[in-house]
Amino acid sequence: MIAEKKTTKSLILEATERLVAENGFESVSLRDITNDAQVNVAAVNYHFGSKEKLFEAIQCRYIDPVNEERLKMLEELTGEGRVATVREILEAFMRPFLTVVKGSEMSEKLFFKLMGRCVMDPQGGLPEDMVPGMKRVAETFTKALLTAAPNLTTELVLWRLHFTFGVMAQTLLHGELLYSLTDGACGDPDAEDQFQEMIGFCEAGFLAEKGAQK
Amino acid sequence: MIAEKKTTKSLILEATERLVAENGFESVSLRDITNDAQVNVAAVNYHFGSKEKLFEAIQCRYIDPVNEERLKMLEELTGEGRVATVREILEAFMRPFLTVVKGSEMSEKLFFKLMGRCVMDPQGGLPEDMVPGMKRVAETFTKALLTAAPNLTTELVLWRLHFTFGVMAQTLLHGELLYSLTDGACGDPDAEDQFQEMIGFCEAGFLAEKGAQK
DNA sequence: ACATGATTAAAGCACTTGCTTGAATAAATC
DNA sequence: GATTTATTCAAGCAAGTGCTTTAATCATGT
Repeated sequence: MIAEKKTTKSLILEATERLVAENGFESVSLRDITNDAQVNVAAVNYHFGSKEKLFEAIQCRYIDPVNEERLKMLEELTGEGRVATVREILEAFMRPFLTVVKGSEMSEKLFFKLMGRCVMDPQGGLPEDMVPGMKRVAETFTKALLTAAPNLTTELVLWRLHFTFGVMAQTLLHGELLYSLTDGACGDPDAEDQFQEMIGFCEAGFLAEKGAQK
Repeated sequence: MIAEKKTTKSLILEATERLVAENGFESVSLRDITNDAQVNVAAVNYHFGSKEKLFEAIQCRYIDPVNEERLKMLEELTGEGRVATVREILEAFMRPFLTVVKGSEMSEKLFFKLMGRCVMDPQGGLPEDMVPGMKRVAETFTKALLTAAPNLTTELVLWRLHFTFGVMAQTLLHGELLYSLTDGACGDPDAEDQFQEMIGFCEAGFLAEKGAQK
């Protein structure tokens, strides 16, 4: 569990998560946060040091667990000489979003949006102390994918992982946009369905030949 | 050609494009713009009415031509009963970014970032008068893709188009991030190569069976 | 040369920004 | 109960925000 008691600090974190998920990092002010959390303005600087550090805390709070879960799932797939499929590896890459949100108190919709913000608008780049973790994930998954699809080159895997990131971020952030843009014609699949579609799409992309001429 | 004379109005537009591409809509202030453009603050409100309308102008300035070019390319592919492949349709969807940037004075890198911003952080949603155009593109391409891949359902095509958007936005916006995160291991392919990889990835995703179980 | 409308410029307005201050309060330690 | 220590509060500061106002400048046609 991540949030238990309604301390001032946790009130600030929760309000920030809500506001950032809905409006993005750049549009949320200290007053927005402290009003929403029913807390004094000075409390943010007292507990977090600065607005920027508060935002870094927000970014680490769920992404770190997601990355841990990713590595754990991957280890279970590939440890002790086991061989994993591309699909299984992609699942290890994406499913942690679903499992971590279950352990939090946030609604799925809000959590996904917040994660999308972290991936797409990381306030002034990724927080410095998240970079090693992200690199580790990228490297470990790249290696696993290269083993699972030995016909691919490292560069190709990196690019396709990058594309996969895009699919994920878009789905996390803008699930609603598609709904409104198509007047609901896209249906209203639940998170697990969307998740399977995402994986299916990216799996096929990964298994394609280079350049994939028709 | 889009920009010819160094009028105050065009200076403002160019400075705004540069700053927004680099920093995102939310972080750019009127003073940032007018300092960079070497014009008076009041000029923005005189020529555009408000900051918001300036941003709308920025968003329309290249996306409208991109959407026109998309429809034109698609029409050439599917007009008069011709039958197009999924790959050709996806190319009609994406290549306009490459052709429109060639006709502008902006560098590729800046243009792609700006387009990424427009897609990912559209300042307070899409400008109202762009929505019909976007809907038209979505509908036309959905229809074409359904014809090219008759085994897919409308919902599936919409979702996969959505995923394709994500791949595109991520590549436009964060090409550099991948480079730095992998210490250059992703190589440094030119725009056309990246473009072919993007299309290959999305084509394979589109051609996958629903859910794409291994 | 003059008048007309379009454009630019300097100053400022009301408001918001992140952050700090110094006093008041609550909690913990002795 | 007294004394630290941790936390909360109201107030305010300097800088920045979008935008307006009023006067000056420019280009134009007569």
